Amino acid sequence: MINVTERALTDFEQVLLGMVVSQPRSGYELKKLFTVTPAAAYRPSSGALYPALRRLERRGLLRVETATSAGRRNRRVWHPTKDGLTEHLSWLRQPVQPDRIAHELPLHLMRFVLLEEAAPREDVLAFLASLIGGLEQFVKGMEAYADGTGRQLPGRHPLLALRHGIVMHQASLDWARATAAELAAAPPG
Amino acid sequence: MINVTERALTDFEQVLLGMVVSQPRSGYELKKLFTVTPAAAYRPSSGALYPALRRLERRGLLRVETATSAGRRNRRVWHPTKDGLTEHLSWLRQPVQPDRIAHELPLHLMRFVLLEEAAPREDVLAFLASLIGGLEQFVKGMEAYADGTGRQLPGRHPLLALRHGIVMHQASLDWARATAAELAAAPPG
DNA sequence: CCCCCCATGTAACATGTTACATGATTGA
DNA sequence: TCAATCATGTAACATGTTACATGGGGGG
Repeated sequence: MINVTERALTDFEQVLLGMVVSQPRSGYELKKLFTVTPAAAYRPSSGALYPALRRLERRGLLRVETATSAGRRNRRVWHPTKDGLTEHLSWLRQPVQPDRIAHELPLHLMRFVLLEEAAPREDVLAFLASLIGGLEQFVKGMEAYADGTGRQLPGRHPLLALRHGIVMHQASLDWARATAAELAAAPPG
Repeated sequence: MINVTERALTDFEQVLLGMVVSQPRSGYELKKLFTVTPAAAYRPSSGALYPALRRLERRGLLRVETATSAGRRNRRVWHPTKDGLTEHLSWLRQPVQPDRIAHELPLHLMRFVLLEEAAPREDVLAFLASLIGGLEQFVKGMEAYADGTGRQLPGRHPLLALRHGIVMHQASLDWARATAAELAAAPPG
């Protein structure tokens, strides 16, 4: 909608945009946000972060305000534009693609976190339902492959590795079901 | 050892090298290998694959033989050199780094598969022991964070997402323990 | 005849990492 | 004074994706 001729935003750009939507922040704050959690999956370098923010600005999804504060170097605080908010909400609402679930699971968890503040509970439950469906399909597909073609694989390790994928995603599925039940039952935040 | 001044091989290059060590193959065969498994995590493009093979050749880790076959376009079949084999074995034996485990788990599973043919059982068990130790540390660290700092996170979703990471890696840990026990007990392949 | 599979590769482009540059303030 | 933290950024370089080029063979 926003601009059809432009390429799609990268995952990293979508996450940055979401963090700014959740709260206006400077590049430095964003950088630290990735560092906080133990074993943060990705810590963007300056050379990745600052150009990405500029790209989002050039597309009209972010705007920047220079914040002066006594005795400090100026911070450049990024805010979402109306188009930025629209784009982010559209990304948050995209259904889970079952065939990409192994690759995108960390991203889906990021979406789950960002959904809490940006969208109503019904969107959160719709997301979890989509995630549950995708994981079910994925696990079933892996099990079918393991019981069929997988048994012809040479040696023992390939099948054992396949089982690893199954048990991990089964654990993810269990989590998603329990979480959906919990959120559906809990009083609204 | 092989050449200190060169950069370290990328993960992708290590995996390619390992696949060639396991059996000499052409670029096209390697490309298909990534496609076989359901929901293959990564499918390299030609533009990634062929240059990577050339880089490995330039480093003296691979050599190529042109295989002619009646009525077919010539295939270029890659073989490991002595240095290539050494490098691969060294990679296979590297211990698991607990702080990178979330990021590198799929790679470790790849190593587990490649270890079966390339190294004796004691190396496989050493690898699994290292993986188990890393996962234990990782899970404990995540749990400590969740019970400490994590409780101060705003909203419910961040903590729920943290729990997702914990249950997934706990499932991985369970798998590693069961697999180590199974392989230690089973007759040698 | 056309399309698909085999099989290898290049060119343009976007993005990422590493390392460096810059500059102010706080605390030992 | 020196180091660390705050804070933003660039330059060189390597790598990846997308799309295209090339060319032979088999099947409908």
